[in-house]
Amino acid sequence: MRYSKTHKAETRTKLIETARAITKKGGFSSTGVDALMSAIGMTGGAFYSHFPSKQALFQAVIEDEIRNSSEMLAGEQNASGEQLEQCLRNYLSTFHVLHPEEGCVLPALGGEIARAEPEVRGAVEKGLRQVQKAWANRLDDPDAAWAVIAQCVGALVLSRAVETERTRKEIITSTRKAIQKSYFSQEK
Amino acid sequence: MRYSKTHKAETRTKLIETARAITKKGGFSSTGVDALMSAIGMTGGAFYSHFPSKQALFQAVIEDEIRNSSEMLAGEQNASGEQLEQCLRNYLSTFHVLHPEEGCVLPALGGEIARAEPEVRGAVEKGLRQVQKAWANRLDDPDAAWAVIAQCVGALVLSRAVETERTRKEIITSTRKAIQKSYFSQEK
DNA sequence: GTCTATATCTAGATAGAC
DNA sequence: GTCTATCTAGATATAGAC
Repeated sequence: MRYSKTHKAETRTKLIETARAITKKGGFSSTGVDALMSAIGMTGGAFYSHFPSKQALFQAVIEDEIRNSSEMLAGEQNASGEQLEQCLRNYLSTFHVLHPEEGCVLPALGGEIARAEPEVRGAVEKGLRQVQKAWANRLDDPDAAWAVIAQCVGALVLSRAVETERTRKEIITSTRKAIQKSYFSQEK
Repeated sequence: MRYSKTHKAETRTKLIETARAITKKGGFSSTGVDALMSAIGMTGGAFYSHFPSKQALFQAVIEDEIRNSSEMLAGEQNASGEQLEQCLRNYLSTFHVLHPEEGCVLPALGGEIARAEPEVRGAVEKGLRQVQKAWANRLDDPDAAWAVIAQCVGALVLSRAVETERTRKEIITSTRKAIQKSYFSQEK
């Protein structure tokens, strides 16, 4: 055979990996198949050996994103809550605001997920529930867990939606402080 | 003249008004000019008598959205904080989650705003600052004001990104409770 | 499995008639 | 100011050569 046994799987993986970054930065619907394929050094026609449609890629991208994020955010939490605080500092950072391609999928593609197929939202729901459950244990409060997740996602959306560097920073800094005050200071 | 003096202004207003609802529901970039014009009973060609480009419409839509929302959310706040609580109940409601076309522009088009021209984000920033300032007065805490705005926007994004009605409701209810507990219960 | 070439469709935008 | 017709460009997706 002209191509190795693992070649197809490798190409598929590389495509998804690259598409994750590109579409978080530029939007999914506004990015063409040709652009995605040429980013991995191939032409548009080859795409359909890997996915039956562009929409199928969207599902694969979101599932990969969610798997990745929820493992990172829900996994390996110790009882001290220190790792959760570190998580929040990373999430609510200027770097994250300025680099959607490396960051969480929800602030970047939340709008497109809302309009996607049920399977896509099912995957998102499953991942979110994992994170919420883990954080509920750390915070000892199921409501607070959802609220903190909402704050994180919302702060990123807001911070990216404003123009000046000053306001960008103000939003994430204030949100970080407010979470600290409400959930990490005196008690617990 | 074949058309009244106010005709053009009326058409423009109707176009923006309709585009606001349609694009919050279906996304801006994924909605065509023809669809927007036929929604007000006209054909695509007439669009360019009102806007030089589709992008110019986006700016007008966002500016209108922001003007509308920030007046509603920042204006007419009395000192008791009761109106703010009513605002939050409306924002964090199942109705709002299920009807993006009538709701806040940020959860719906936040991703597209992040990729838009600086003027668009400038308008968003100005409106957000108005709301933040008003809420900071009510809450007596500038950080808390940003945090509450972030929670509201984030909760809507999350709630619309999941599949089951149960989780949708859980997210907004938990967020509402957490805000109540952190900012409206004992003190103040 | 990937390429080139292409079919098909849709989108944004323009020209000229009314 | 709005219409129809059209240009142009870009998109998704397919066919056949290698």
